[in-house]
Amino acid sequence: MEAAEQLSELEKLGGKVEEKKKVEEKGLAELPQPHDHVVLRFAPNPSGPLHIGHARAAVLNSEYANRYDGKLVLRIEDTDPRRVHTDAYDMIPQDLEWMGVKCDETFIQSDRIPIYYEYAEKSIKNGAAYMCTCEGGEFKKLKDNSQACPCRDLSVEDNLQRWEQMFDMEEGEAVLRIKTDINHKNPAIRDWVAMRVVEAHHPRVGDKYRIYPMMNFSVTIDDHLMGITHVLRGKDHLANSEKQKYLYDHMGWDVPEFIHYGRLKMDDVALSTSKAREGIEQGIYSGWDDPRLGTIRAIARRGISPESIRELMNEIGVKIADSTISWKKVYGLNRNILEETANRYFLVSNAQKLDIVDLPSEVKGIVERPLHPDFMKRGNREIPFDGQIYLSNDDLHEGKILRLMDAVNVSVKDGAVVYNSQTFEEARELKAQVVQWVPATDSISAEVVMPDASVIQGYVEPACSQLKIGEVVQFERFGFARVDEIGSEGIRFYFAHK
RNA sequence: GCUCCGGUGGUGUAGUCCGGCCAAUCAUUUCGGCCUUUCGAGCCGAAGACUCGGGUUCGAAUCCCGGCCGGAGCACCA
Repeated sequence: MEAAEQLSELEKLGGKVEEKKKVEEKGLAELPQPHDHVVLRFAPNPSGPLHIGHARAAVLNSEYANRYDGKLVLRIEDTDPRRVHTDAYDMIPQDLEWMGVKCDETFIQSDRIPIYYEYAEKSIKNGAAYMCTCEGGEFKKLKDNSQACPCRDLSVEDNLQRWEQMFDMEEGEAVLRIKTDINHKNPAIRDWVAMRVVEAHHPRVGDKYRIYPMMNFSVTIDDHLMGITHVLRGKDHLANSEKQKYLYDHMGWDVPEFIHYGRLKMDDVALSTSKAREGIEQGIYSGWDDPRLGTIRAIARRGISPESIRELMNEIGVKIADSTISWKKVYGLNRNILEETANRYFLVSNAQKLDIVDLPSEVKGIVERPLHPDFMKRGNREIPFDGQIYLSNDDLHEGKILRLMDAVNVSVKDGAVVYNSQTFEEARELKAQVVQWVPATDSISAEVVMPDASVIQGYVEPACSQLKIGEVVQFERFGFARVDEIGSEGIRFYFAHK
């Protein structure tokens, strides 16, 4: 029986149809338990500039903060002195600004060490934590067998005393542990480390401290103190979320909603921040914004718009399954934006200087061509045409007829170009290929840095002298490119995509 | 190895909780055609997916079991 028949049959018998499921709103999924005052945070560690993976966390947090009219906190997590790179403290806010991510407050964890000490002491006093002086390997052995170490049963007084002593201990001598469940089926969750001695110079707070909190400890304390209601993090933090719940429980605090998303890969770029840093130091990459890197600044330099990145992240959302972003997707989204904003110009790459043979003088003059074919109101560019031009070798095929856009038709003969006719109608009849050109005299020398860092040389039309750095243009038949640098010798562009 | 988690077109997503309106959404992509003095855009059309095998059920992308594949974690990093 068909579903419809069944339905009518059911109705005849007096049964009732089940209620419809609630209709979800399109786009980004709703947060679980959306309170009136959601507070989210973006909490990177300062290892370098932000990359595409950070963009997901940053954008999504920001989107949710906007949607619920909540708050977004930026917290820089620099509690491992050995993994701090000072350049990151400035680069992170810059990258966020570019993405349009606005943070209501900013905290740096190395400013908050005394707070963590205070809570370390509190957790000892309420029996949540204990000082452990076991050797690491020894502890692991016990832990893996669900065995408590001897330190676990020491009194609060003893632990307090050992905590005081810790300030004079050497690295590795003792740690503060949070009690969880020694029988927890996942050994990774059992009695995790909260504080440890680090004898290293902290690039930001120097040698002021010798005891630093572990990420799980400082994060929990801060998330609570800062009133974070929803924690968006990668699924690599799945076990950490579970560890942290024990501390919330010990302290009697409300546990925020944890939301874990999967890993994000970018096809082609698989470079970690540390690998990128190495490459930069070795001179393989020109810098953090080398077009081959997956950093936000590299993407920005290539003329990818922040809007398209935001759109992309919204579309990907917070699924826990991993996803691979293709550049094609990014380009597609970006093209939708650039298509309207970018003005059109001529670029001739692989240029050949030519003097059109037998050109009648009456066809010479100023050629006008719209800045944007769909927005004529923007006006025209003016291109002087006197018969001396650059054409791309890629277009010069012996025997072919070319239509120089808005100028004349020429035939390619023996490596030279000969005047053929003037009108576009004639070009059409001749099935001429329509090509862009630039004048030989006033054109500006240009180079275009491609996504693989190779460089294409060429010339752009004189009107490009009006361009400003950061502007993205479309070179007809060539693709979109961003103005990167304007020098006395010429202009450098970064290629975005077709 | 242990613990946990995933698997919808080339890619990204919706749908999975609460089985039927799903011969599966949208975007990007690719391919045709039209249009266009850009190889861009636009318009029209098309292509392309529920990991596999069992089970439950009148009915399974959706529930159950198993396999396969993939991922994460198993630090005195974050």
